[in-house]
Amino acid sequence: MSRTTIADVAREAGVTKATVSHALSGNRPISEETKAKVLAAAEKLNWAPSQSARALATRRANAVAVVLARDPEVIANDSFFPAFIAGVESVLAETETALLLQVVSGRDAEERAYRTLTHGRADGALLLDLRTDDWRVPFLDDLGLPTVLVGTYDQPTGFSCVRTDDAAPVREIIAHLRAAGHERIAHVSGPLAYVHSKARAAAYVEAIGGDELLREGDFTAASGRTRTAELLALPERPTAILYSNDTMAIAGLSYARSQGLAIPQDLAISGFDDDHLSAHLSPALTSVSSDPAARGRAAARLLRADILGAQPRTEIVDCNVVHFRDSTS
Amino acid sequence: MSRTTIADVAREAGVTKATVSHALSGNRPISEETKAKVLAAAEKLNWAPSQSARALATRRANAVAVVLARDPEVIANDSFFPAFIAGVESVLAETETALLLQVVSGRDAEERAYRTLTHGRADGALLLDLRTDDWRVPFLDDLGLPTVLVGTYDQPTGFSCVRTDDAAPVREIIAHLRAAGHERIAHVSGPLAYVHSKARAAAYVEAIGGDELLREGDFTAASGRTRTAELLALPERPTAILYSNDTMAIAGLSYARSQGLAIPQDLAISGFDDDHLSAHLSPALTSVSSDPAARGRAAARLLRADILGAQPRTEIVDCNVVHFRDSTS
DNA sequence: ATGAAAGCGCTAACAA
DNA sequence: TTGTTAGCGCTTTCAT
Repeated sequence: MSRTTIADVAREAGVTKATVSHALSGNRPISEETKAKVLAAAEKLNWAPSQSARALATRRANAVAVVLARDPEVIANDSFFPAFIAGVESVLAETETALLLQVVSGRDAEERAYRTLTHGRADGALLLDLRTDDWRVPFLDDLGLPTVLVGTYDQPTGFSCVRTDDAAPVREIIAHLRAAGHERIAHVSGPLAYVHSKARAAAYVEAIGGDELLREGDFTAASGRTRTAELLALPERPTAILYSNDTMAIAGLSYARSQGLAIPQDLAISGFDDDHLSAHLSPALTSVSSDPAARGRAAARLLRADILGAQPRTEIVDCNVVHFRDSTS
Repeated sequence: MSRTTIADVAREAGVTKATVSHALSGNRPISEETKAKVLAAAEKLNWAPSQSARALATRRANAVAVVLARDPEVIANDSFFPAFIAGVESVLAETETALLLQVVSGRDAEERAYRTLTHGRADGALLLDLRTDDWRVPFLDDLGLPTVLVGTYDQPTGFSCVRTDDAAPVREIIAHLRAAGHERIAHVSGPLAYVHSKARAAAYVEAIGGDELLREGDFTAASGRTRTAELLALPERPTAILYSNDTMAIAGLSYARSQGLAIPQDLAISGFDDDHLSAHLSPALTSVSSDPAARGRAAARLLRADILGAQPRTEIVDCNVVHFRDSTS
């Protein structure tokens, strides 16, 4: 690898290591002439600074981490994550910051992961899949690791936060369904331990005025099917179901059809997250897109600012758009 | 953060830094007694070795990288990637190796990314989305960065490789369709620059004996729709279409229906990669699952071995399974 | 505007 | 089995 070091470049350019360092970082005035010499030498020797040496000297890893504590199945089900990461990356790339990804299972593993990160691996972290009373929030606060919360967190924290309004699209869909004459509207939520699931469910309950037709799913197709079956077995079955993700919605749609119901005539269905396939189904699925890449970009920018010592801020990325498609009309 | 260093722990335990280091790494015999003292001191001071200092001293970053050169849209479309990463992680976690993710666009950016990685950021890389005559293969060879190729590469290289047999499932689907009486079977491929797309297309051409009904798509829904429209407009339209991913298959299915065709009676359709939604569509989509997590695990293991200096090996992970569902029967 | 030298926190010879 | 001593390759005071 990089067998050539800054010393080689310094020698080649006829200057000292300090000059080479500053010529590249711009941390102090350098004459155009020597700067050119240094750059030429670096180019000639094909040299680039060693990230690990730099990290040690500056006490900065130039890397941030995303720790994912999810079941493998849920990871594969998720259309949010890849696009989110792409957004994060696009911002990190500007400052040559690396993205560390860690998939862990179990609280112990997750704690260990954060501990290791803190010790010279990463300068900050992005926290996804927030839960109510999430232990990670105080834990990371304790560690002193700059962190950005992605998702609406319901308690005061000293962390920066990227929020979206999960309630608005729920209200919008319900209003739409009501206008179309629906009176028994059900909701299959995600795990209520997640703040975003909870926020959507709460918006539903408030709009409907009750939770009689609320069922808790877990974002998997299996739960979409089961909860739908329960709802359809009710004496007075719902005429519309609003799901908290597309996977459950499609599983539900599929089940309803198997029971002889026509979509949307007998049962209107809407999803959430707007999976890339949803617009192409028959009927096309009504869903809510949320521009995960934009949220990724916002989160990365906030984290960068935090690392540089800025005051924590909450940024609202309001990019939820309801796409009304055939499954609700 | 880690304001406490190995020196503090050494003092606390009444030994030297070297002893502390070895007590943790096990790199030389340590008496149980001192080892216990060291561990206790480390625990008490809540100390863990700094990864950046360690990286500098050992010339090993304890990290491997995945560089993704893809359009954002294709990333979001892809059901392979998240599961693959989860598999990679499960193996890396065993050795506390971090995963660096880099999403780049453009060859320049990708070259820069690899250069930076080589300079103390990562010990190795996983190469995805291989293309025929991929410039990255000789480039990485040049850089001397241990690399594992994920996907069937068609040229001899000095790199380890995780292969799958893309041809077998194609043959199996075609045989199945023929047995059901289909004679005009079409194929909508992915970009033929990708080795896996090409391998599938080649298997198709060989089984069919011609490429009259072969169309090149790009894995997006839009291309699935367009290519399908072309095929259905043919004087003698195909009675079955085999797509190289599920996104295109579903877009095609949707289009065919809009033209009044019944699936599978008028047109049989099969996909590839078995998106998590595919089994839940109506009709359920015939597709090929490929256990991305298993491939991720294999790739990570090979890379680890490479980094430790093992001979490059090619491992065949044969996990392609065709799921025949309603869309083909 | 540049040079000299002291670390950053760890590992790894080399000794004992 | 343990201690001593150099580095790893960079950044960053402090001088000049």
